[in-house]
Amino acid sequence: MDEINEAMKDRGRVTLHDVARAAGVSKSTVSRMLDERLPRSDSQKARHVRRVAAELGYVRDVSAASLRRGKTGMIGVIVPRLTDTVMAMLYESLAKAATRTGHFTIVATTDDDPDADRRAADMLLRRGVDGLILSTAREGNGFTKELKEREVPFVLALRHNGSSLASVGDDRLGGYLATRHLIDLGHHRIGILTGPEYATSARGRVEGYRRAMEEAGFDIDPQLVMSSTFSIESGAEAAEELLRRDPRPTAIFAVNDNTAIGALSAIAHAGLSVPEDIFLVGYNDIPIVRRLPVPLTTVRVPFDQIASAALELLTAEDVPAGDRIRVATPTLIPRKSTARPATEA
Amino acid sequence: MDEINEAMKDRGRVTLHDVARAAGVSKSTVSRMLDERLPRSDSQKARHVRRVAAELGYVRDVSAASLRRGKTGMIGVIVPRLTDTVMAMLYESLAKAATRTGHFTIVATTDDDPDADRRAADMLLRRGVDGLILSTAREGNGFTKELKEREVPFVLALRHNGSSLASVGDDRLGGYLATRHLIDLGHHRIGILTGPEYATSARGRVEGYRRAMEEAGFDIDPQLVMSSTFSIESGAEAAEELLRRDPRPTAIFAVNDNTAIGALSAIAHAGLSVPEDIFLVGYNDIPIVRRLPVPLTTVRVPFDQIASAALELLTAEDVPAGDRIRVATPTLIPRKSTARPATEA
DNA sequence: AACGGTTGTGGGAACGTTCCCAAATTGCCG
DNA sequence: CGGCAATTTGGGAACGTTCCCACAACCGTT
Repeated sequence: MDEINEAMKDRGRVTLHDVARAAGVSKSTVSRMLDERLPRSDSQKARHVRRVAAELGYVRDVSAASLRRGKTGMIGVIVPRLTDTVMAMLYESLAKAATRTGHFTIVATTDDDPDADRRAADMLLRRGVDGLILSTAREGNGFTKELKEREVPFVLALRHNGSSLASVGDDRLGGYLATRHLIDLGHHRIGILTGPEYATSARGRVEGYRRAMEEAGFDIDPQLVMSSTFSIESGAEAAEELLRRDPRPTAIFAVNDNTAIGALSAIAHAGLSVPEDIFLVGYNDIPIVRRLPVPLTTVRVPFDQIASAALELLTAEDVPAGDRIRVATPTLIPRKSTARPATEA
Repeated sequence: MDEINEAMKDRGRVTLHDVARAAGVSKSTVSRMLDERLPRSDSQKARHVRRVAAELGYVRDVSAASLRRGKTGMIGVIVPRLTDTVMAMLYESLAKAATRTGHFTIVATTDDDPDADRRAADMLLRRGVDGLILSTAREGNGFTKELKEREVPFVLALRHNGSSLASVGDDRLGGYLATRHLIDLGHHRIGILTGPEYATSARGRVEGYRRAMEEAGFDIDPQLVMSSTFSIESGAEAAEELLRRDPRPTAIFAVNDNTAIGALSAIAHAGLSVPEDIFLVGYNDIPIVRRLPVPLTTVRVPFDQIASAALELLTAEDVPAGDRIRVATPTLIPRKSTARPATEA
């Protein structure tokens, strides 16, 4: 009777102590047997303890463990927004990669407000994250410096700032591949929607464009280089401008799929069509673009790989100076938006 | 010397105890003064303690607080994927709403694997969430029943199962509005891409469609009712089928924007165009659809409102029987995909 | 001035873990 | 088979908070 009440009153909460009693060992021993960080012992007793724990349905109380260990196993991710599919892809990859190392990611968004970076970081830090992965970092607003001073471990993802740990795609190569693809198809009047100046990713892609153009011996008409943000709106506006050039570009490289979708809209409004009148290339290969009425040629970025590398850097003891920026290789995915129109039979 | 070392060795961790000492009160008092759940006192002492805490840069250790309080203030959200913009919008709204009530959301994805529901819930529960918000629940796989048995507080979002707490949009109304809009524009041969059978949201929209058609006195041609999933692919396939009907529908209502985008692709492949040959309506108003070459008419869902209601339900002490399903009202957003082509001047 | 009633305070025991330490057990070698 | 090292074990003190409880201080009323 008493034992039943004893067992009932905690209503489902099985603690280390319960497991210890049931298994006939001390709670220290149970704690050790179930410690996932220690090399897993296969001794008689270890197996027994694990079985008892499983039978009782024991689950470690993370709050208690975190309190004692001084770490939570949580990693904070800061992105501008999740409704940007690129960021959603990055986050999903990070979440997956974190699971593999026994971590868990939590996310905060900043909505492009530069001050929100600090607020988001504070919020995540208050929640006890062991480190941060940032995809918002603008250069030169002192945010990363501040983090360094506070000794918060962090890694940049998809962009870098020259000094912090970072896991990025090879944007220069990607930009080169995209542009080279257009050049190989016979274009030389190639417009570019550059994306925002503050993002190293966008700048790298533009550099790739320049390199490809120079390599092919084409002058770059400054009128064909249109700055933009990463948004659809901005892509539409910038492309509209581009289409007013005379002569008009015969191809456009947008450094982001969203921008490309905006460009698509502007092209349609101008009464032109892709690929008949103009070729178009995007960047990132978000799921939607392969399913547009005219599937979009784009550059695929290995988000899984970038995520894994970011986590490795974050959890590594110390990183050799030469290995502070991990670079993953992108791939060109040719689709109909850069396909020579079939000649009618 | 000793005091300095004393202060240094904890390296930046300011505890309640430190604040108490600095303010000359007990840690119990400090704890009370800083307890955000209690009515905020404006006494002399309370202000003093708060100032001292702020000066010292005290931040509560959530692990310790959670351990003692028995709750973490975290709410788990389960969605199929964040790369589906609808889910990203829902999650962002939930995160925002949670912040307002001092909560914090963490998310897990299931990738449409029905078993992943359980795994995701377990993962979140192990992390100590106080409750769950589910957007994946298929009817009749016992998952919600299981949660109820385990006495886990949870609320469904965007779909319902008839018995659990739920916060949804008025899908029937939305479906009705979309269809009625097409009818008012003179259509009566209206095809529908129904979305998956297991989602009550999709079914509600189809019911709205039926009601509008019946109300207008039109027979529903079963050949024009095409089932699909919520994916772009599936929308393309289903729409392709729909376009083979004879006579062809003059308008299509896709119960999801992604499906509509797929339909757009199929329509283009068939050599037809929107809105000249066929009108098209989507659902959800994800950001991209207003910026497509032909902006898409769609039904806007008040995600913020749905999120707030979901959180209210989750945190409410007990919910009166009549209030277990909160329903938010959607709005039709007419755009060019259902605009009568301008007659040439 | 004495009294019940409110309000505010500090001491200290939890919460469930981890981890230090000392003690006990095992294994190994001569 | 004794003795020393290596391994395994359990006791118990943290980790930083909350919250119960007992007590003090203050209020307005009789």
